[in-house]
Amino acid sequence: MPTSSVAASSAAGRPRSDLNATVFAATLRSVHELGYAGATMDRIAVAAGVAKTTLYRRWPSKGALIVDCLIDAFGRMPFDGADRGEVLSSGIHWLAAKIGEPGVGAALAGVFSDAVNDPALREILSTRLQEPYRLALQDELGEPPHRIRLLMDVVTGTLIHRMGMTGEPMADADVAALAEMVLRTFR
Amino acid sequence: MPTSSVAASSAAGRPRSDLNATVFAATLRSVHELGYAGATMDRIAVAAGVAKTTLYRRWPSKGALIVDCLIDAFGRMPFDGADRGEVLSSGIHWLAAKIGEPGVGAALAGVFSDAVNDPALREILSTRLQEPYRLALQDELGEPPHRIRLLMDVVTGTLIHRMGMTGEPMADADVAALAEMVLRTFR
DNA sequence: CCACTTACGCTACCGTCAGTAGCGTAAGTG
DNA sequence: CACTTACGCTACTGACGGTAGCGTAAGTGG
Repeated sequence: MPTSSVAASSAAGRPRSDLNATVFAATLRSVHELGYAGATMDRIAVAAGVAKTTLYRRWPSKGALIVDCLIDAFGRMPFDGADRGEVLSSGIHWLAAKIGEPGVGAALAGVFSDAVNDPALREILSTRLQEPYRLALQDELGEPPHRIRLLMDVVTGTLIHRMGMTGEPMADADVAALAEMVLRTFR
Repeated sequence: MPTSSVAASSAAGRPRSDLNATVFAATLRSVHELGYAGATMDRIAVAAGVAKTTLYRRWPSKGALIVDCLIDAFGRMPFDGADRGEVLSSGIHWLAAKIGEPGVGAALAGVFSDAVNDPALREILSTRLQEPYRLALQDELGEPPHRIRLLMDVVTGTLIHRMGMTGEPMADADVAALAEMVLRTFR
C-alpha cells in the first residue's frame, strides 16, 4: 500500500504512455487482416510487440480492449449542419465513413457479436461507447431519450448488420438511402 | 454403394422422422433457458434425449442446426392487407412477434452473431433463411432486389440489434414506430 | 550506492466448447 | 440369416480466452 496517494508523482516503472496507441494500432491492423475472431489476444500481443499478460493488465477482456480501441478510433462526433436534418445526415455519413476505415467496421461488428453472449461486455459497450453519443445527440436534437435510442438503434443496427453479413461496409448509395429514410421520420 | 438408388424404399434403420421436431423443441428450450452460448451442443443433445454425434450426423454445425430450427419456427410469412402498406406493416409485426416467442429471438440474435466470424454460416443463413422471404417480398411488393435488401436489412438489423443488446424483444410501441418509419419510405 | 516500487516479459497452465473417431448395437429388409 | 442404416457411447483434439507465478529493467527516494 502506498504511503500517500497524493504522491502520484512516484513515476517508478510507470506505464509507457505510448503503449496504448501502439496496441490500438496493432489491434485494428490484426482485425483488418485476420478478421475479428482471427485477431486473437495472442496475435494482437505479437503484432503490438507486447506480452499477452500486459494486455490483460490494462484491459479486463478482449471485448474491453476492442471497445477502448473503437472509442479511440471514433473520437468525437462532428455536428455539421444548420438544421436538424443536416446534423442528422452528416452524423450518419460520419458513422458510415468510420465503419469503412480498415479494421474499424470489423471490430465494431465483432464486438457487438460477442456482446450477445456477454452481459458484462454489453454494459461496457453501452456505457463507454454508445452513451456519449446518445447524450450528445439528445442535447443537439432535443428529442426524448426514447426517440434517440430508437434512432440510434435503427442506424447502427442496420450498418452493423450489413457489415457483419457482408464483411464490407455499406455502399454510399445505401447509406444515403438509409439517411433519407431516417430523415423522413426524425427531421 | 447401393445397387440402385431407385430402390429408395429400403427402409432399414431409416431416420426417425419425429426426431427433428424433438431436437428443434429441445434447442429452443435450451436457448431460452441458458442463452445462445449456454445452449451448447452437449446440452441440446441431453435436452433432446439424443447423442451429440446424432446432431452432427444431421447438421454439419451448431449454426446449421439453429438455422433449420429457425426455419421451422418462422414458417411462411403471412401476407395480410389490402395495399402495400398493410402488407409491409403486418409483415414487420409478424417478425417482431416471432422474435418474441421463447428462445426464437435469442437463437436468431445468436446465430447472426456467430455468422460474423463464419462465412459458411453466413451463406447458410442468407440462402436458407433469408432468401425465401426476400423472394416472396420481391414478388409481393414489386420492388427491385436492391430495395428489398435494404428494407429487410433495416428491419431485421434493428430488431436483431435490439434483441442482442437488451436480451429482450423490442417493445410493441417501438415496433410500431419502426414500421411507421419504414412505411414512409417503402409504401 | 542501495532498497523499493511498479510495469512488463515469459512460460506454463486451466476450462470450455465445437467438432471428430471408432466401436458397438438395435431394428427393419430381402 | 446376412446386410444395411441410424443411433448411442466414450474418448479425444484443437483453439482460444483468461490466469498464475516468477524474473527483470528502470526509475525513485533515502
